[in-house]
Amino acid sequence: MPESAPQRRRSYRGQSSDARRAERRQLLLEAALNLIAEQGYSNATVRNLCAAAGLTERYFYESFSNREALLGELYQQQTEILREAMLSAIHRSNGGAEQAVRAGLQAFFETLQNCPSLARVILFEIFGVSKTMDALYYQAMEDFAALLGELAQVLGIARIVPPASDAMLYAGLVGAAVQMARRWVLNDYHESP
Amino acid sequence: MPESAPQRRRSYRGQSSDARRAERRQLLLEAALNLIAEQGYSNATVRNLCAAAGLTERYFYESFSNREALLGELYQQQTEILREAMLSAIHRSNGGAEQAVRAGLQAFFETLQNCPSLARVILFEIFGVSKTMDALYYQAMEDFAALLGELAQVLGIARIVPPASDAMLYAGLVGAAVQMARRWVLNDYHESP
DNA sequence: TACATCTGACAACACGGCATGTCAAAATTC
DNA sequence: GAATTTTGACATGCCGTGTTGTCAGATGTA
Repeated sequence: MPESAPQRRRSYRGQSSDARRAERRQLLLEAALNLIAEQGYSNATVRNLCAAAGLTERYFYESFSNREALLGELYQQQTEILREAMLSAIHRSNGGAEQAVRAGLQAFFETLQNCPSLARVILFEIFGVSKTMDALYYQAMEDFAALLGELAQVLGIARIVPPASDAMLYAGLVGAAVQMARRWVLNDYHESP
Repeated sequence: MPESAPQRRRSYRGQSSDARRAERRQLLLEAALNLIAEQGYSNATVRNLCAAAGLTERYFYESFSNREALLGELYQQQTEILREAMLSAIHRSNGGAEQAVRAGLQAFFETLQNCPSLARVILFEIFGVSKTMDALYYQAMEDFAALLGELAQVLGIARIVPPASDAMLYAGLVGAAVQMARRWVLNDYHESP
């Protein structure tokens, strides 16, 4: 019964074991963001990812159970950044409803412009990776649409149409914004909306 | 120099060589449409495609140089069907500008509803396959937006905003329609727009 | 110094895909 | 009937990927 594994964690380079793990994880996420943005998802293999992060393949499976898990985490991380930027801008705007919407949209486009890698991953590279990732994308679209709905309610924008089709309307608005953003990015950020 | 290949084409089952080739090609395209719609693009391997078409792999490369060529052709074929349906509906409508737009949109959604496979391929399965396919998709979006622009001009809808951002506006409209269509399909065609 | 853990480079394995090649049997023409 | 093309089933080569394993050496602790 050689089950005597003591498992004592040791500190290396002045950092605890957990800190090193977390650092490696973060390195992988950043490498994924840049690699996918520059070379597309198909080139973001486990080997390339680890090479870009300056790590070994073994460390990949230390932090993520598989390649999809990494991309999923990356996508949700980047989506959250965008959402936060928009929410923050909306809260900062202290005008009426129109001002709030304008502030949110401006934050949306500004973030995409300031973080081109974020834009590429969120707007382009996420598709067709797998059923799971696609589901994540459509969920994010729904979330943004729901956000829009809440916003409209809070701002007291009266709606005449029945609420059932409201969700469809908001989905359409989100789709419009996304498509315009895609066009904008593809045209090298000419002609801002 | 055994270059004496006579290359005489022979008729089989009452059909000429070219006719058989064309039929096999069509079989492959139809198989691809159904297979991709049902099992997704990733499952549409050359083997599965040929099996679904009831053909051998050798015949695949007789009609298409590779797998991507098949999908490209399929996408353009299906896009053309949708575009034709919309144009035809618009031409049939003999009312004003609003009536024309309504007719076009109705044809858009009706076609998607009547041809679920077309909808799946065009709206969902096309993404992330390759750079080439993505380019095809964005080109198609541009084409639809341009169509919208022409339509607006022909119908004499006066625009106040400068024409430079018109393209962006139309892109946004197309994006909205597409996103609404996606939502519609995902929700099993409830609540028509 | 002695020992345990951590690290990184790389090998090994299994799997699946694309693309091409082989070959006997069926169908057709002469 | 004989020759030849067409067909279909299958095999093969090659490559890339995900994932796990090996192992010597670096870096820490006692």
